[in-house]
Formats: sequence, structure tokens, C-alpha cells
Amino acid sequence: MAGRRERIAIRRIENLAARQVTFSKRRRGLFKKAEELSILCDAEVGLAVFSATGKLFQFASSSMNQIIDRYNSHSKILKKADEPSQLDLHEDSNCARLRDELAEASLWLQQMRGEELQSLNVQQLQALEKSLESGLGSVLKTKSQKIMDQISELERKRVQLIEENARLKEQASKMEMQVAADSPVVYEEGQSSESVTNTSYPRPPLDTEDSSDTSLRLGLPLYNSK
Amino acid sequence: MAGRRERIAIRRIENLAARQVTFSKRRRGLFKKAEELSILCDAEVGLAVFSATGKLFQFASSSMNQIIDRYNSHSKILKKADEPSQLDLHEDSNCARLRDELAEASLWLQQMRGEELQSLNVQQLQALEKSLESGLGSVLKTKSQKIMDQISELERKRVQLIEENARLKEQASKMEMQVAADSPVVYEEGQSSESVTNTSYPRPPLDTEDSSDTSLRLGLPLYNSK
DNA sequence: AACTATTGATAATG
DNA sequence: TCATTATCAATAGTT
Repeated sequence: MAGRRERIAIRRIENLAARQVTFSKRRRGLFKKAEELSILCDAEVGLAVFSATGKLFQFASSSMNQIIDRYNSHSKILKKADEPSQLDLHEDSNCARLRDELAEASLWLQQMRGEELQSLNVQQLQALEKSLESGLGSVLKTKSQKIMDQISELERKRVQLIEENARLKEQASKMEMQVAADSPVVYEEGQSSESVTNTSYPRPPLDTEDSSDTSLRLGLPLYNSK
Repeated sequence: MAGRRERIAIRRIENLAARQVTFSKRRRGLFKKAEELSILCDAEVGLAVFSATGKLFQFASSSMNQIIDRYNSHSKILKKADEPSQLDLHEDSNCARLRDELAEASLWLQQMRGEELQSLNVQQLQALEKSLESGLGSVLKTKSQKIMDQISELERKRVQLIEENARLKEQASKMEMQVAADSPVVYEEGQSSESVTNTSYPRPPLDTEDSSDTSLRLGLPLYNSK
């Protein structure tokens, strides 16, 4: 069953993986449309897309530099001529800024893990505590949500399997009747029907999907893991 | 009955009117898709379209100039037809590595703050929860230790001040005696001595350092702030 | 412009 | 990432 699709709201997709997948698909679609427009209608089209991770994707019906030049002459907001040194400086500072941000992020991570706390005053510790408690709350909420989802899914599959078993049981008894009609030999019925109607069967014979996931996750404690 | 539509080849539309109509329709669609991509996927998108008649249409998720700047810094890295010297390559990869690390650290920080949790499975959430609890424990421990230190320090200062006051009191009484010896006028002693020996004085008269810090921190709840 | 029959794009799923 | 497909969205041709 693929494509049980609903229209989605045009808001930032919160789920990271889904956002990346959608980005990939829609980006391709957008570039295709851009190219088609330029060809069909004899237009000059320039398109630049930076992913959230900073990667650049571009399309230009002619060349991007030409389009930028044309854009600049149109917008009449001509900045000073680009100096290569300016770009270099920009790059360097960009790199330095990255380094600084990384250092800051690393320190934050350490402190959230409970390290390097001596340099913080009580107010800062208080704020950190609040942040950790809030994050912990979200994690617990998400975790229990996921676990509940899994339980629901398992329950759904269980019901499916019960129905399947009921069908199989009926089939089996029909076949037995046929066999009985063909030959005088009669098998005892109890043995085979027991395994079919048993609702706590140890290995669902038809369930192959998700088995690794669910088996790993269900042994976890729910809330009071402290 | 409208729309007896066939798929059209992606070639320049020869008929001028049809070309203009298609340009209008497809341009709107393209800009809509560009905006949706930028919102849904948190991407920075810049799109410029020049019609065959030279008219400019543009979309930018931020500002076109910002996007052009960003494009220039990116393309400068990728171009460099001159000499992609090892130093440059090293710089680029270094920068890219920094960016990757920063992205990873940022994601971790987000997740510790309780965001972007949907892409984690229950095991990962469990690990995150443990880490948060551990960090929270360290923070609480450090905070209470700091508060205790401050209390000790305050107590020490209080004792110092009591001693100082005792000395001053003695000095004062000596001076009074001298004054009494010089003149028959006698002041009542009780008023001044009360404020000196009172152990719950509201404003330590000589303590000027640290006063802003300590006054802020002592009002905080200690452990069960939840 | 407005209206649809169709094609095209894509969200959810495997 | 790739493949599939049910749905939704865009749009070609017509009014």
C-alpha cells in the first residue's frame, strides 16, 4: 500500500528525515519545472537552492553569473565591485565563525552532560537545569508516544493474525472433512486446532516486517526509570 | 468540456500568445513551488526569471542579495580553475568538516533540548534520557555545592563583621569614656549597641563586594524546583 | 479569466 | 536511496 497521501500544510517539516526526503524530491521537481519554463517560454531562468545543511544546488538556463549580472542591472542596487580579497576575507571569517560556533556548541554539549560546570554561576546553572528538565520532559513524552504507537501497531497485527488463523482453521477443518470423506481414516482434531486458536502463539508465522524493531523496543521501562 | 489535453513536448512554444499564457501559468507554479520548498525544508531559495520580453520576476526566501552573496562564496570554492593548490583543498575540506561537526553538534543540542526527536527510535531516546538525567544530576550537585559555598562564605563574613563590630564597640566605649572625662554630658548606650550585636542585621554596613551576586542567588529553590 | 480533463508531482509506504 | 502507487496539484486546451 503506497501513497496514502494527504495534502500537507506548508509549514516547516519537523521530522528531520522526512524533511530531507521531501527536500530531495521537491528540489528535483522544482529544477525540472525551472528548466521546462526556460525552454518552453524562451525565458532566462536562474535558480539557487541552499539546503539546511548548507549545500548548494543550482540551475541556470544560461550561466549563473550572467543571470546575476542581469539581475544586478535590473535591480539597480549595484553594490561596490566585488573584490576578491573581500570574498577571501568573507571565507576566512566564515571558517573562523564556524570554528567558534563549534567550540561553543561543544561546550554547551559538555555542560548539558554535566561537565565543565565549575565556570558557571548559580543563575546559569539554574537555567541549564531548567533546560535539561524541559528536554527530559520532551524526550519522555516522545518515547512514550513511540512506545504507544508500537503497542497499537502490534495490537493491530495481532488482530489481523487472529483473523487469519480463524480463516486457516476453517480451511483446515474443511480439508479434514474432505479427507474424511475420501478415506475412512479419522484424525484427532484437537491437536491441530489448538495451535490455531491459541491467541498467545509464540511466533506469528506470517509477520516478517518490523520484527527486529519491535522485539528490541518492548523490553524498555516506561517512565520511572530513575 | 475543457482540457482535452495532450502532453506537450518540452520545446520552445512557437505561438506567441500561447507562449505568453504558458509563461504566466508556469511561472506562477514555479514560484509557488520555490516558496513551498523553502518553507517546508528550511532551505534558502533564490529564483530569478526573465521573460522573453525582458521583464524580471524574482523570488527569494531571504533576500536576493544575500543569496547572491552566498552563491558567490560557494561557487568560489568550487571554481578555482587556476590552481586548486593543496592548501586550498585542505582549507575547503577543513571547512566542510567543521560544518559537518557543527551540524552534528547542533542536532545533538536540539535533541537534548527536546527538539527533532521524531527521527530517534526508542533505544536512542532511552540513551538520551539517561544522558539528560545524568547531566541534570551533575548540574544539581554543582549548583547546591556552589550555594553551600556561598552560604559558608557569607557566614564567614558575618563572623568577621561581628568581630569587627565588637572591636568598634569597644573603641566607641573607650572614646565615650574619654569624652565623658572631658565633658559631663553622657549619652545613652543602649541604642547604639543593639544594632551592633544583633545577629540578623538586614544590611551589613561594610560588605560591598559580591553583594549583587549573593542577593540574586540565595532566593533560588534548592532541589525540588519542579 | 474560468473551467476541467489530463498529465505531472509527490507523500506515504515498502 | 530507490521503487511503487494513491492522491493531490498543476496545467493544456477549451469556453
